[in-house]
Amino acid sequence: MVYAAGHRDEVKGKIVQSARRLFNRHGFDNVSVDQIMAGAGLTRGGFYSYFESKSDLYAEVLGCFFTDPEWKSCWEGVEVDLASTDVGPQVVRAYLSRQHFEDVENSCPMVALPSDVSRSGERAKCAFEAVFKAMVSVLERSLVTDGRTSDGLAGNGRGRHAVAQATAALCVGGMVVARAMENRAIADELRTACMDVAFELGGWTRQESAKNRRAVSTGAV
Amino acid sequence: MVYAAGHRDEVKGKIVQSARRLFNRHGFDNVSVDQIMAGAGLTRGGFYSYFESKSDLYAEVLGCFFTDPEWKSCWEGVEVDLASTDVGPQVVRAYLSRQHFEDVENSCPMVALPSDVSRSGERAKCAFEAVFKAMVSVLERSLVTDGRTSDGLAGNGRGRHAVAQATAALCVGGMVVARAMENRAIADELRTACMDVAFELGGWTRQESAKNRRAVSTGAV
DNA sequence: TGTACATCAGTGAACGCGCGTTCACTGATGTAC
DNA sequence: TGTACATCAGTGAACGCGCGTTCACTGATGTAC
Repeated sequence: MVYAAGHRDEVKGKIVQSARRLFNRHGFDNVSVDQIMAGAGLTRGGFYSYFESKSDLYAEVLGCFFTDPEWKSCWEGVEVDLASTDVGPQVVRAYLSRQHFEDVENSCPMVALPSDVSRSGERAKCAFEAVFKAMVSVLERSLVTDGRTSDGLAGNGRGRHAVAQATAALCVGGMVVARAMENRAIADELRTACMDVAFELGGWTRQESAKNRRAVSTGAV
Repeated sequence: MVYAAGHRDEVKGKIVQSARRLFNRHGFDNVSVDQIMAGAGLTRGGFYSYFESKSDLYAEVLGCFFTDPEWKSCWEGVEVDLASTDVGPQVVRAYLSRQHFEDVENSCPMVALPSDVSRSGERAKCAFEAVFKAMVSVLERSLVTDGRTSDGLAGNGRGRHAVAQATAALCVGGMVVARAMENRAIADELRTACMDVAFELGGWTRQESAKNRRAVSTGAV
C-alpha cells in the first residue's frame, strides 16, 4: 500500500470542507473546481477521482451538515449543549447570534444557500430538509407549553410540532433576511426582534430574552 | 422620429419583466443575456443599448419590486387590498399561500433570491431592504395589540415594530424553507404552521387562522 | 410627387475568457525475486 | 542486498462549451428638397 489507510478519506474530507466554506460564501455557481481543490491544497486534476461531478460534491456538502451529529459546523465557536434541558433557547440564541450572522463561511446552509437549494435537485433538497427537521426536533423537545395550552396552538402534539416548525422558520428567515440587507443596524434590530418572538413562542423566560437583547446590541453574542 | 415616443421605455420594461421571471426561476448566474432578450422577443445584441451590464439589470430588477406600488408582481392573482383595514391577515395569507409557493416566476424576490442578494453588492441589498421594510410597514399598521399589551412585547411602539419585523421574517422564512424542501407534504405543513403563528402574532382572529389551514390543505389558497 | 439621405432600434457574427471535465503523465513508495 | 517493476495519488495541459460583451451592419421609417 503506497499511502496510509484512511488517507483518501482524510483528503476527501478536506475537499468537502473547502467546498463548504466556498459554497457558503459565494454560492454553488460562483465557485470553481480549481478554487475548491486549491482550498484543500491540491490541484484540479485530482478532483474526479474523489467525486463524479461538481454537483455530486454539492449534495455531499449539504449532507455533511446533517451527518455531523453535533452541528458543530453550523455554529463553530458558539457553545450549544444538545443534552441540556434548555437546549431550545441555546439553539435560538446561537442561531440568531452576531457570530452566526458574521461567520458566513461556517454558517448553517439553510441561511447561506436556501435559494440555491430550491433550484437544485432532489439530493440537495433532501439534505436541506434533513437539517431543518433536525432543528425542529431539537426545538420541539424543549418547548415550554405549560400554561399556554389554553390558546389552542401548543396544546397538543400537532400544536407543539407546528410551533417548533414556525420557530425554526423564524430563526432561519430572520438570519436570511438580515444577511440580505444593506443596513447593519436594521439587521441587528431584526435579529433581536426574531429572538424575542422566538423566546415567546418557545415559552422561555423573559429574562433570557432581555439578556439576549442586551447581548445582541453590545455584540457580545 | 423613427419610433414612437415611449417605445424604448416599453421595450426596456419587457426586458426587465423577462429578467425578473428568469432570475426568480434560475437565479442570477444561471440566466444568460441571450435568454433574457429572447424572453422579451429580442436578440442579444440590443441588450447593451438598454443596460450597462448584466449586473446593472439585476439591480434594476430587484428595485422594480419595490417601485411597484401595488406589489402586484409579488402575488399576481392573489387579491390584496392595501387600503383595507385587515390588510395584515390578507398579506400573510397571500404570502404563505400555495399560489405564491408554486408560482416561482412571479414570486416575491425575498423568497426567490435571498442568498443571491446576500452575496451581491450594495444596490441589490438596498432593493431587498426596501421590499422588506415595505412589508414590515404594512404588517405593523394592522397589528392588533389590544389585550396583548400586558405581555411586554407589543405594548409600545418599539414592540409593535419588532413584532411586525418578526412576523415578516416568519413569512419569508417559512416560504424560503418550504421551497427548499423535497417533501411537499412537509412544506405544506410548514406553511400552515407559519400562517397560524403569524396570525397569533398579529392578534388576528382564530377563525381566520382556521380558515387558512383548511384553505392551505385543500389548495384553495 | 419623387428621390436621396439621415436616423436609430435591432441583428448576429465574432472575440476573449473561464469553466467543467478528460487524460497521458509524474514520482514517491512498496513488492517480487 | 539490489534491481526491476507495480501501484496509485496527484499533476497540469488540453478540449469543448457557453457566456458577457463588442461592433459593423441591416432595414424600416421619417425628412429635406
